[in-house]
Amino acid sequence: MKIATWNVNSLKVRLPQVLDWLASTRADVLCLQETKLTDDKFPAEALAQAGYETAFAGQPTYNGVAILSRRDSVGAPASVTVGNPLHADEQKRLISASVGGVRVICAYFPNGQAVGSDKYAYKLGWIDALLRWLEPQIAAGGEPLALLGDFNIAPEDRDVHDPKLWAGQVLCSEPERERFRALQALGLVDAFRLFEQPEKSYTWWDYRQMAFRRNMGLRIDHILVTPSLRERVTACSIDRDMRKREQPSDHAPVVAQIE
DNA sequence: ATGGCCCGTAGAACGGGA
Repeated sequence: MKIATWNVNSLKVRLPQVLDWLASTRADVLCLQETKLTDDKFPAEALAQAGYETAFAGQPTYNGVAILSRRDSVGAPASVTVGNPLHADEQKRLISASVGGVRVICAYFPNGQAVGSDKYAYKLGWIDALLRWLEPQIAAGGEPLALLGDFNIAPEDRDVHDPKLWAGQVLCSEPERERFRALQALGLVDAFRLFEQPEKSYTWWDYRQMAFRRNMGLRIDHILVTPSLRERVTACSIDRDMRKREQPSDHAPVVAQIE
């Protein structure tokens, strides 16, 4: 089973690329962030014609998440939930579903804007609530669980093109990294780091400054898995090809192969 | 030179992203 995450930065703009990507990768599960579409505008029909069932939660202009699952392999998303029951939140950043025997949690962590800002405080609080919600789910040790999405956290300096420039900045600050480690302390494992990877592997590059061509990026999109799933993960990689296209998202997909 | 780009909502610039 192939599971993936991709911040598409507007599904309206990126739908043709998403359809291309699904056709070429034949991914079984794809988690999307920043769809930026209200539910009435979600392209469920086009995706269904491409062989994918969908669960989605959107709002105007900002945020928006979705889980796509391949009908002929894993079937439709089941037991869909939106948001975190422990955290009232207007923003559509979290959707979960059971697919192919895995509890898939698709998350769009807040950006945080700048350390010390109101948005930064919201980000830390949002993650704390996520931790409180996930802890008993993981401790119960039931269905294998995968947390996929745009975490807006570069966990370590090796995930940053210029650690000195980014030191202490939002996405790299210690309180954010502490919370990433708190997720790991729950038993979640960074699938990407289970394998030998190229140095300077990133998932996001700014649209400005020719950042992609210069590989000035950050690794902020992640796939985390519980121990029982970890044993079944046979590969994990970043699909940089999508970032090379015309009119790309600023994020690249991350893909994990599960036995 | 500390900003450069892209997207949505506008129906012009601006907020937000990261």
